[in-house]
Amino acid sequence: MKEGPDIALIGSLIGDPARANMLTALMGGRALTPTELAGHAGITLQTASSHLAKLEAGGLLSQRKQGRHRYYQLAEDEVGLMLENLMGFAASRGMNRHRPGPKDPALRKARVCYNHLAGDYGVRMLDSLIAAKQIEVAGDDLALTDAGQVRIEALGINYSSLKKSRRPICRTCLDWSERRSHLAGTLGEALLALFIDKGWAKRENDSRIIRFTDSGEKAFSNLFPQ
Amino acid sequence: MKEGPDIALIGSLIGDPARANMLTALMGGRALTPTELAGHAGITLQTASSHLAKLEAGGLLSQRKQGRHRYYQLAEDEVGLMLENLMGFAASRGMNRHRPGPKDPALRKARVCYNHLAGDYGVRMLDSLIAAKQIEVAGDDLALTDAGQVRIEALGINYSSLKKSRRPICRTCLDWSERRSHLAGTLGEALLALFIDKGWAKRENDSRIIRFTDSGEKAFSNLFPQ
DNA sequence: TTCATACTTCGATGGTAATCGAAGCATCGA
DNA sequence: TCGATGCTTCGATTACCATCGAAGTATGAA
Repeated sequence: MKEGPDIALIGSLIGDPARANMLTALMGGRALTPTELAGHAGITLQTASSHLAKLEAGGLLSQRKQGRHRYYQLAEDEVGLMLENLMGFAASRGMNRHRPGPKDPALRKARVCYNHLAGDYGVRMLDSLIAAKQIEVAGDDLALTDAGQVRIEALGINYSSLKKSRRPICRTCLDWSERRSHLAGTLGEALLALFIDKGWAKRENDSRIIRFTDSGEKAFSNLFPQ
Repeated sequence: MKEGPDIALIGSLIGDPARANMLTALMGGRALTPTELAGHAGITLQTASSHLAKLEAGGLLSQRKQGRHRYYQLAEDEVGLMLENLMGFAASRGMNRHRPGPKDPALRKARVCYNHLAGDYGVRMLDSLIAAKQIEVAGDDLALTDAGQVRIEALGINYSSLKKSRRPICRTCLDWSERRSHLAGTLGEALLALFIDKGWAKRENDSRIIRFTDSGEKAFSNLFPQ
């Protein structure tokens, strides 16, 4: 009939509340089992199973079997970015699943976005890297400079292993709480992993919140001055 | 139940094929009447009316009465950007409403995206402005430099009238055919209007395609060298 | 006033899809 | 081999909503 991409397909996948809840849960970056996801969505296992099959067929989720468990996760970085973008739009319209509670400030400060750091801290980190000319901006694309390469190696991140992946190293990702960009891509993922590895930050249970320790706060401020 | 924005609401609005078709038609930037939109969606006027009420209630569309006509259009720039983003995602997954036809090349070359220029020409224009340091990039934000301000005034665009609007002057918008950014915002709108005003380009009937005249092609290449 | 056009509202219908109980299949531990 | 756990498939039910005919409202033209 008409030319162009079909947005109705994706819309209908996201449009069901149960599926939307599962996708939001998976924005935490962890791979989850159908039983866990059913809990998040408030539905039975059977229903969840049928939803997950649809999301997988639609290319939004991927699956891997491990023993008698089945782990679902967002199929690609792009899916997470697309969802984050939708969340940003929804948030700007005041479409919230409930009124902001006490958890909210912590969520705005630092949280996981699929697999990298988001919230105030995520935005500050990217700003600082750009200010230090360790990351360069060109349109929507980001590029690691030579100085940046030296810098992350010094932090203990192996540059060549980042490069191996087909995914981009640096990438912008719009933040729904800050309405600014933060750093995604394999580097964004590696940096968050580093913070947690060093004991600077910790993921809160069953939540997207990231809590920095006192020493972690200091280290972060030193590494990424404002 | 959970914290965060509700994407299911928006998803369900976009998820209905009739509504998706109407939204896609409105991405052409023109305000359209319920009768016209019903035609685009292949439904009766009554059904279209109910869909339009829902889209308006959801904040995606706005409406203005003019005599016995009612004109619907995308409520804000942000709606167009969000839809364009979804289209980009859908296109990358090969979710198309039909196989690419003969119209496609022209659509990829130059088309309207809500109210500004998209496609190959749109991307080239932004790249050229950045290369000439007339637009500056900072994260996802764009800023007009002093040189850029002089430049657009020379083209006959009144800078202060652009500034009056609450909408941003420059803004990136992801292109689903090029997978790169082009220029949105009031300046993007003003530039497209300029091209059409000078007779360099013309909108094709009932389509998002923009056809450049021979002299328009030359003028465009001179203004925005690669 | 009268008729025509543009659109909305109401009401009834039908189809689709979300939901869950029950049964079936696979994996693991003993 | 047996039972337990995790998950899928099947089938039946239910609820929602897109759809359209018919009637109602508003604007404009004659």
